[in-house]
Amino acid sequence: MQKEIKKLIKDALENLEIEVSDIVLEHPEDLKNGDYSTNIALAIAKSIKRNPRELAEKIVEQILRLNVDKNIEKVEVAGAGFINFHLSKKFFAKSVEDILNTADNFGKNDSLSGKKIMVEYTDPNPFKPFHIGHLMTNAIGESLARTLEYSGADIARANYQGDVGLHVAKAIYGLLKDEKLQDKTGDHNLQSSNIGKAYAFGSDAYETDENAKKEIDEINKKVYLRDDEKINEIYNWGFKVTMEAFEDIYKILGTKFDFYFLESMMAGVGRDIVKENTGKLFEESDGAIVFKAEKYNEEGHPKLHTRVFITSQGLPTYETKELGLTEEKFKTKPDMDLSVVITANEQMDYMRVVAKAISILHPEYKEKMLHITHGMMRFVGGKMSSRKGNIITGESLLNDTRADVLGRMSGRDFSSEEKDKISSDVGVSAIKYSILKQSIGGDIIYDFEKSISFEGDSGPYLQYSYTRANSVLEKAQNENILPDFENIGDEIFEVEKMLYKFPEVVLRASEEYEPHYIANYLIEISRAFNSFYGNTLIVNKEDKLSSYKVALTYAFSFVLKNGLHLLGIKTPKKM
RNA sequence: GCCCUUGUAGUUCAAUGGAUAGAACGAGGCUCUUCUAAGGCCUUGAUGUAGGUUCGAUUCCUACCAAGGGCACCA
Repeated sequence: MQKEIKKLIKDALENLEIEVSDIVLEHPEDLKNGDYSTNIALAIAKSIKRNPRELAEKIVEQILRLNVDKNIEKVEVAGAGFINFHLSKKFFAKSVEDILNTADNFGKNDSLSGKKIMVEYTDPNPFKPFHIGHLMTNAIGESLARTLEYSGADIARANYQGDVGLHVAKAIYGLLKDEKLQDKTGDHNLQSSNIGKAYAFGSDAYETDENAKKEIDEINKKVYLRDDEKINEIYNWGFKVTMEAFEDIYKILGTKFDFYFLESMMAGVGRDIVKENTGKLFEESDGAIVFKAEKYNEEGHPKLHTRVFITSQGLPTYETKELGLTEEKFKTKPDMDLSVVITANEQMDYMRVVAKAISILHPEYKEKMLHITHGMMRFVGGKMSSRKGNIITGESLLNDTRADVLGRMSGRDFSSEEKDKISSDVGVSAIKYSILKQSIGGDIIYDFEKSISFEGDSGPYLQYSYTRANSVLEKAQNENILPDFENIGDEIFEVEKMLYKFPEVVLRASEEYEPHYIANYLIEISRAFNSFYGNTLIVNKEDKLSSYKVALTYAFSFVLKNGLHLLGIKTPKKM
């Protein structure tokens, strides 16, 4: 439709002997101003010395002369010289029919068709709890991965995990000090949570107890060298159960990773690269090997600074491991077009330095790396503790939220399995929506009560809208009212005016790596649908238009389902 | 000190350089003999400061103010 209208404007301008290269056509924010709008008269009025409003009138005159398209109902001049196009009921009915025919595929585009993209996200560390930041990165990463998939990309999901380092030694120290925490009788979640406690204990001891610090440093070396049988045994067990516990969380969240990269494997790869290039790209400084990135500062780009790649102790830093990781990723998928990494904002500056080093070593990777950063999650009230009094981890937030939803469903007539499943899906949706409803760069002020209040602007509101549509459709089936486009009537509902825009929203979210466009769109269209639902009896044998209204409901349910999928949110049929 | 991010209703967030700056929460009122009231309808309020570019700036540029993050052997 956009193309047709642009062509129409272009032809109209040609008739007036005006030439323009680019015509901007947009959806006005307010539906009163039509379905499409162009500012062309405003844009060119000055250069050809004409009054914009008069010029707009002339253009509309030409458009009306040319237009034989039944999809456009009305063209008018408004405001300072905007030309607004109102589409016809016929167009909207046709778009509803298209959605029904496309169904689960509605919203897809081929802008990234054939592109191979790896997205790395989540990155929790074995031996440490799955914290809020991991939850956040996961929600964003999964949504971006799905959105890029909708644009036709071939996505590989990757997870990068710190399987060595001080945090492991701290946990093992805690496990050695309190052997009860090594109890293996419970399931892996219980065992993993004990390891989390051991980590907290060791972490605290490291800060406050000089002897503990020495001991932990000693353990750290042994973990690295793998030369202590007892420690190896604890390590192998701890690694296994914490990784298994993460898998349970991924399952609840709806993520399935294709690749796992371990930090211990990257250290060697990265160190070889640094060593090979020392004296060239890297240089020695105070016993360490560093990259003086400020030498490569460019005008108009963020300023870079020096970073240590190999410490004076000879140990590779995070930067070196990241170097190795990038190398490994491209080795794993040699024909990869883009490697996306998602982390918190705090990693932005040194990732830029690392990216600079890589792009000098591998100019061919330069345009194939993308680092996306997000803000932090902060809690209203400042108390970072969950209901049980512990520090809020990603896991505790997830469990508390699910439990709350379950409580809310107490009066409902569902089996306990159904309740478990639904409360889990709704709880995940409450959290994910809170994260994805705003643009990803900024911090999120998380209000636990609000996220599960389910009013207005929330994931459960969207899911609830879906179940309502679903109930309508069930009833329609029972009464044998099938979608039909014979009688469409004259009235144009607000929800109709929004449905056909879904693919454009998906494309924009995909191009800008911003899932919140989808979240905002879904809220708006759900509101429009709920309003339609509240004011109209959809399934009604007495109503000639009922079949079309059922079709409209089907179209809405497809759009909502596909949109929620892109946010990584499940759509229960009932709740 | 330098660099990055962000400043919008009381609060939490929107707004490809466009029209009367949108929602939600909060507050107040109405609403189930209708397909799930976790809903709908109505009322109420904002662009940090000072300049600049533009027909037009919340958006772009400059300075200032404020918040968060980063700046060599942690990740």
